[in-house]
Amino acid sequence: MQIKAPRGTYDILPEQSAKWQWMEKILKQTAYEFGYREIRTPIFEHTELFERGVGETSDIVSKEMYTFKDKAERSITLRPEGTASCARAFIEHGFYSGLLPVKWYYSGPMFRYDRPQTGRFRQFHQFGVEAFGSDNPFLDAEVIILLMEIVKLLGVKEPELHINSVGCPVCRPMYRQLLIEYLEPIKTALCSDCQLRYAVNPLRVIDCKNHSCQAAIKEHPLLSDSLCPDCTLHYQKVKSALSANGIDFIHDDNLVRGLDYYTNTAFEVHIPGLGAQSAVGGGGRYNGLVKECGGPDVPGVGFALGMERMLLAADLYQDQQEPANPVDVFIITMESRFIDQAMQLTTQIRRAGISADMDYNDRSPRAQMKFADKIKARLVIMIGEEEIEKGYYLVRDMQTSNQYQVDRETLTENLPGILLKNEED
RNA sequence: GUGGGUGUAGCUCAGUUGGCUAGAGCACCAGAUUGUGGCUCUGGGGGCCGUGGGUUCAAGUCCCAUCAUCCACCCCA
Repeated sequence: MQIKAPRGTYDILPEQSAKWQWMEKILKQTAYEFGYREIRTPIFEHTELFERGVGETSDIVSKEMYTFKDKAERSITLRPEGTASCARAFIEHGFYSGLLPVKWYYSGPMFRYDRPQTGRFRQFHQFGVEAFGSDNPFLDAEVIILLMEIVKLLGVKEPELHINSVGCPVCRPMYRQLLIEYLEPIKTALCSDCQLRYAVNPLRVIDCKNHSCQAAIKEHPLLSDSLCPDCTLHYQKVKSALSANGIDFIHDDNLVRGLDYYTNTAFEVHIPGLGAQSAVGGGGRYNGLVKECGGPDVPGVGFALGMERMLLAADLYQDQQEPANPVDVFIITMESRFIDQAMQLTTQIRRAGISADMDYNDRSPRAQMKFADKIKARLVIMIGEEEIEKGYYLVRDMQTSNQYQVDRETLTENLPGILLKNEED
């Protein structure tokens, strides 16, 4: 049987990679402008990092990780997300005793053993930022503004920003208790998943998409009514900072992050029309994470965005110009015995910083022309007996079909000018 | 993990109630055009019909299994 890419993985072919490069450039440049610098962490880590950093009760850890034993029997896991690795690196290199906050961005493949679907893969790519070492609500706002700026620059017209506050270790347990008391009498009306959630992580019952559950809990107590004064103030400052910077948002009581080290701000960006997996990016504040991973009690905030989903979203608003990647110059030989000169000329042009290619399949001049046309070469240079003898090469502009005899000695230095003229046409 | 749809050429797909050597368009290669692309015409190469079993005189077509893929649930990015 033919070997195919494993389930949930795929190839990004050259035709597509131009689009990826376009997106990656915007991502990195925008994060850079916001003061974030790149960090590259390993693609696999000790399994324990994710168990502690993501949370053992989460779906990610309990059923979606690519975990294996290495040859020395260490339990290794292909990273399912990027935040835990950043927290680990932050602690490992002692950044907590240096200049704070530290602001990092990362980009790369993540792995989750999920069932593939529109916008969902087993190897997928995330871009994310993390800011460690400040509890200032304006930093929450900065992270959100950065995400929204990126979404806008990628051409997505109507993103929906949902935000909420999930409280802190002071007020959330109180709310949790309130919720348990509310759910207890009606728990038999909940779906089987929610009955499990009720026992393990009752906050997650709130964002169940099941209609009967939503109906059953319609009157549930709201987290926003139970926030302590500090958390209320923090949330208000985030919201007013967003408004002051022209960011629209929807307060969403049902947006929750159940784990203990998530605190205060939680947010998600949805793109209507993306299919079931409409969340293109999400994040929040995680003041308990660094401590959970074995470091000091340092706050943090960040987001991650799904690059595949982001490209899907950008495709919905296709006023982006398709990035073409033609070759500048194609060298043709009129007889195959001139291939030696063709290669030397190609090398010379490439060394001048101009993209150039030639025929390696011993094609007829006509077939070489066809080839040059198909790869959208802008100029063709022809080498034949007459050219060799008389010391010039024939340069053909493929758009206008004009041909020039250009002296062999000055050809390379004249090419940029000819290409520029070609661009103007 | 659960449910539904789909698997025929590199790609998009046709293929009748089971019946001759499995087709089209696009793409690729060559020629028409002996030193010149796009248009046109002619020819050519390409198929374990996803895989394995079964029913039948006969299976691309029917049945079962399996794998892959798509969509949804779940969850998340």
